Amino acid sequence: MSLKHAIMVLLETEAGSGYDLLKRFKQRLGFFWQASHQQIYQQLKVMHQEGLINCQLETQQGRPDKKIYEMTSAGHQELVNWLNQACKPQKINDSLLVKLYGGHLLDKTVLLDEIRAHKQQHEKVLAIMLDIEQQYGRLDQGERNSLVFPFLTLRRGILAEQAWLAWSQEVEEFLLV
Amino acid sequence: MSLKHAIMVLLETEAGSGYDLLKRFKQRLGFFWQASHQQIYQQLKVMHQEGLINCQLETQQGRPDKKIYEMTSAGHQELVNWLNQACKPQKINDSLLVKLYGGHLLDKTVLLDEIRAHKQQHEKVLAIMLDIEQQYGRLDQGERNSLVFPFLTLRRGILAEQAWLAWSQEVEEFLLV
DNA sequence: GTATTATATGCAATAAGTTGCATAGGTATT
DNA sequence: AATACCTATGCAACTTATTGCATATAATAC
Repeated sequence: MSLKHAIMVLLETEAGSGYDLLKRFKQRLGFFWQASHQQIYQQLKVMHQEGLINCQLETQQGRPDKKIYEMTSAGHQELVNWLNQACKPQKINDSLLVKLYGGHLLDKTVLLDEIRAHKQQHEKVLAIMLDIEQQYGRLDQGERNSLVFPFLTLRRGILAEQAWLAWSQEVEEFLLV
Repeated sequence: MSLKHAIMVLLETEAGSGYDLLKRFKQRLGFFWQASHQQIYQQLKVMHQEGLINCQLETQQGRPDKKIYEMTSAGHQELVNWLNQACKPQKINDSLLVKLYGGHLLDKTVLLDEIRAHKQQHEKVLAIMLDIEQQYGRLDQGERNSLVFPFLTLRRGILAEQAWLAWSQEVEEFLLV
């Protein structure tokens, strides 16, 4: 299981609460790792029991109290071990392609709508990514250096979105003939 | 859940056993839908109970008996309903990118090895796909027409693999500097 | 001869993920 | 004044997927 390790990658640089992690997931790993709040809170509980992370209660006024989690050395060790192991190939389960595979059972216009919605979604995400890439370009050398790895993952996102768009285009053209 | 629907897409054109379906998954949907034999057998059992498919026992000599499943009209209806509904966005959980995000915690050579293995894997898959594309090109018009939808999914595979390769190249070059 | 792959199905236990519900004050918008 | 979103956490039930085991014959490769 790697949700555990994804959490640790995010906790490693800075301690935080479940809610913080939820936001970090959305902002930083959201393009290639998705986790719901229930999943995160459950995992944090388990990881705490396993001694991978520590927990301190932070009481707040006017807001709900926080549980701030931070890595333990055991957690750090486990993370480094995981990072050093080859990761197994990504599991892909893409229902759009299953649907398209059975496209002969469907009205062409329905398919076309679906493909167009799909294309729009990817255009939107690509625009966001390109914007982040621009921001990265405007940083000074030192900042860029500290963000190279996140930047490389962003590049993956951009190339992946562009590939989706190119394909959507092909399919759309085919469906219009 | 869509394993159910993926199975129905494969059963719709031709009845078959769990074992047949396992092979069809590997050959036809394997690039974008992965399912283990346990998953398939369990689902078939459930789908049979739900009346989406019928089952006939085929006794064999020298080989284990088969259970041949075929779509019922209820199953067909359910499949068409599903196909007509917009599918929810694909969930991506890619541990390689999580690892790369935390790349500062790792030795560069370890990362480089991982990226190279990743690249090789995608080169291999791309070669297979390009080969299938060639075969498709050599078919006559009628056959090509009956396979356009599978062909479009193959195109997706090809573009996706090429995107992975372009990215791997970028990352490799970066790691070598 | 031996080892592997292919054929064919399945159970049981565990792990992981989803869905729905629940709480509760603060801030911002209309 | 009402609505919606943000902060912050969690339980419980359910569904889905994984891992490990189990069986048994035939064909093919080395």
